[in-house]
Amino acid sequence: MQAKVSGDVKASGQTGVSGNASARILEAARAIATREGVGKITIQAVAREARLSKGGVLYNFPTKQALLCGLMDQMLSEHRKIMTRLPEQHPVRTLRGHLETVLQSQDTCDDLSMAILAAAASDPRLLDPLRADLTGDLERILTDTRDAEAAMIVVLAIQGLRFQRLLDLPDGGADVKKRVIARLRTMIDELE
Amino acid sequence: MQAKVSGDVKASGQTGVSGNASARILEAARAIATREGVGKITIQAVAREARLSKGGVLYNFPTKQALLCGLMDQMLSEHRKIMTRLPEQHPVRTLRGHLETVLQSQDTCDDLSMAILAAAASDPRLLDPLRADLTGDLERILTDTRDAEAAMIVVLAIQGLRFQRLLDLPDGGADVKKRVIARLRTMIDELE
DNA sequence: GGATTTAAACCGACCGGACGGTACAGTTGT
DNA sequence: ACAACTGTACCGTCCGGTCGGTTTAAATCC
Repeated sequence: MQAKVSGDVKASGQTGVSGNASARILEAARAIATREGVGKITIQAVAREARLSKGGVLYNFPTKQALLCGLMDQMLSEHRKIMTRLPEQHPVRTLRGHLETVLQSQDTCDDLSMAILAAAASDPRLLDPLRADLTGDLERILTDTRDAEAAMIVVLAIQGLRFQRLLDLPDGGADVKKRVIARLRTMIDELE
Repeated sequence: MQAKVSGDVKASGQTGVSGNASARILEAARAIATREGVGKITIQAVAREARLSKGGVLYNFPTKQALLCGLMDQMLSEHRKIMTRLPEQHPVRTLRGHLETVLQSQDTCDDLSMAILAAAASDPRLLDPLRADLTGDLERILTDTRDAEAAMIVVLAIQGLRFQRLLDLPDGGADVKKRVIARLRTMIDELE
């Protein structure tokens, strides 16, 4: 009698399988979070935004935690999808993938990073899948290069870029930003 | 009949004036946020944590928004205090100040940055004072140096460091982190 | 091939509880 | 005594979650 999304914290990656309702619900949640703050994500509000009833939302995500978990899943799978789309043999491709992920999310203004805030606000343990992913990526990055400190600084700058965008913090203007991104790219290329 | 903290969004910087109750309340809020997530900051929970009654909390902060605003105020004033404590004539002292602020917050584990998350979760507009401060700092930093891109990357890395610490994301280990911080310091020094 | 069954998808009234906030009666320091 | 402060009972609202019912469409039966 229960539906396609497990709702468990250790759910697997596939969220958009049915293509319609779940995806629309998650999109609605992100829209609300971006517009009014992650604290305003309520089941009723999400239902209204997705043109669904409260029951409809709870059918697809049996609990609110399941919904937030789905949000995190969606973000991580989107992240992985962008990563695998890159040229396979690039030396520090993991690092470049992170940068592209952030840039794409800032181009489309479709802010998946909002999931991080929502998760952190409701239950820090929801960040565990993200931590696991990031640990693996970081390990790969730090062994891919000999200048681990420079690589780490690039990683940190990329994360800073993500949160700066997410919280709408000042970025020094469009031209500076553009040149910073270019510089980050050359820094990545120089890392071997 | 109303008390010492205005609770208005544009409240001034001084939060710890009475030295006891307000500060203890804010500390309690931060403790809860760090332990259970910013979503768990409720007036009752804060009162319990601060060994106070709910009325006592609401006496010091007439609304919850005032409390969150106080949290943000405390963070910003702490930030400014650290900044002014630095050697006045350092060329890029604003940048160095930002780094030291983050490092201090990570040493004392007394995580003022939690205020950012709490504010973003409840009402994005609460971040406005932070945005104002940051805009000024950024302007100063970018005019202090000729290599604006490098300076910006350092700023981003510092912000990344803050959120990495805040969300307990992987940091590559203590030794890497230590070397990264050293490298950031030399990068700042080389900025003129 | 029309009637019946089954199950997925969804609806919306409802419940218990927690939340933010108010009112007011203490209590304490001076 | 008086102001500063604290404790607590309480109110209206909203939230997460349950549950019985409705729709839709495919499967099954005869």
